[in-house]
Amino acid sequence: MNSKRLLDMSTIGIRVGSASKQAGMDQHAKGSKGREMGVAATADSGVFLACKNSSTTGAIFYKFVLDDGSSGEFTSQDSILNGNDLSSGSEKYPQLNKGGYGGEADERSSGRTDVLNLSHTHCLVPNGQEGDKQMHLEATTPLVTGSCQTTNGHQVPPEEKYPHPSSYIPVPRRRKPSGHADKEVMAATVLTSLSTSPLVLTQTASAAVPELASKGWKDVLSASYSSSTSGNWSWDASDQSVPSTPSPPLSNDTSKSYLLSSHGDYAIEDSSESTHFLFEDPIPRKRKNSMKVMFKCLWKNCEKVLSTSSGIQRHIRTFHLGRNCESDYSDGEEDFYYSEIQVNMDSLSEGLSSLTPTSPTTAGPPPIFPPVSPATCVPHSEPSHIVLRGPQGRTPTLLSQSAPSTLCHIRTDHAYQATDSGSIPMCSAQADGIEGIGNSEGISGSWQAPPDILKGFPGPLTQIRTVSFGEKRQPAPTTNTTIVKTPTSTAPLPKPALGTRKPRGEAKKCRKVYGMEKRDMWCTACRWKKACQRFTD
DNA sequence: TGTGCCGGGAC
DNA sequence: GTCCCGGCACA
Repeated sequence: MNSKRLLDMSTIGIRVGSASKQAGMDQHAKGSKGREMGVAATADSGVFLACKNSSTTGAIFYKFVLDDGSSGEFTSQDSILNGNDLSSGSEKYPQLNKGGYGGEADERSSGRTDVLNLSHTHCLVPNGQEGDKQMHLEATTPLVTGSCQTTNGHQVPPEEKYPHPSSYIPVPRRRKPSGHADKEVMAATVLTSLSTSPLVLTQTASAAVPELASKGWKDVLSASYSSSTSGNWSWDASDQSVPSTPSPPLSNDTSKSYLLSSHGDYAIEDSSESTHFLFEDPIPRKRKNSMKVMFKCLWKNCEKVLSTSSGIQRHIRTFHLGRNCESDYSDGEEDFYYSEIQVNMDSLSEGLSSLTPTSPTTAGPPPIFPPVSPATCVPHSEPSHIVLRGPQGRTPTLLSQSAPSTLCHIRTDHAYQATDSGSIPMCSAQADGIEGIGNSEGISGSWQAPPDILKGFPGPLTQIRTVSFGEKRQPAPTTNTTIVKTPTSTAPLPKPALGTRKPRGEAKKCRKVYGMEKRDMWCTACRWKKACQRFTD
């Protein structure tokens, strides 16, 4: 009972422990006006329940089927609420406010309909079956009551019938419930267990949530997120509170285990989705302390940067010393031809992510930044730099063939540079052979860092910008040819790069065109002292 | 010195 | 996100 959540659902079927029926029902029935949907309990076995709200009557209808096959249904207007004080639930049962269930939700919910005006149907069917994962019911849809046949023989009026699969709960019927009290207990218990079911939460969140209720649900769900140890949290990624403490995908959480064991393929699929979510976070988050030591080749006209010392040594041996790259023999000479540099991987990733259609922070192998062949645009003295070598350092990969166009194509996405078409050469020197960062030694990942970037330290490598051919750029420093291994600790931080600045455009800008007196006529960028968007070069 | 605009702060 | 401005580099 440590996690009580309001759930965004109008129809739910689930098994709950019979042991908790009575308690759950008490809580539900006595203290939950407007909160009928969320009573906590453990999910063991015993009853399936479907609950729906009626948009026409405002009543909540519950249908349940016991393990023994008996079934029944009731509404919030009769059986479930009869004889109960519905207005003081939270006072009577303060525990209902724990875990963001009662209090917080109640503050947002002015009434029952806030919580229950839901429209999507969810029906979990254990034993590997699933009636209908997500069925959508319009708010105006007549009440769904499943078979509509209660154990009391009460036939739901035809207008309330709805032959929806979600109401189908395949449990054998063998025993009748003792009465309304039992029903209420079961219903509350079911709702309780639902609040702890990650699967339900997942389905709830991923389904088409009615606007009225989604916000409240999200809030409550996110508030109680930390109390759950597993689950597939795939709803709105903008909810920043959710990913803060992501749960391990392979938790031993009992409810998860239950779901995994009882839902078969669906559970597996769900698990994979969870993994997908956790490891393919659509929103790349900043990593802390992400400085990475890179190794830069100091050979003249070669500014290759590799992520590993062995890689740079191999590079030097292979391309500069003319030795067999596969040979591990080293006399230490190559140590003089490279230096260590520190690279802010965050900024580098950000910069490069804008150059590639898919974010490098996504899951999968370490990011390999495709090289851009300088030969495709400008002559280059060392075409070998453009080859993305395989683990053996020899075989060019497909990336090396397809990357250049990609890299050049998306280079226009920067906000203030988007309109600056004149400064978007298809291959600038910055694209000079980025071959990979952060990859292991298995792949001889390397990237030819743009001189601007390397000169542009100490700052993070966010200066991956468009540079036009006509831009004045700092000539390659002759110190690069110095055969000196520069320790990182003693290497003086170079001044911010000169020439990284965007070249001043030839066209008149808003200031010149309109003058200071007509500043309101300037483009926004000019007003903000940004690169003019109106008069681009 | 005027201008363009980057980087960063305030909101 | 918008809005503003300090400060730098360039003409």
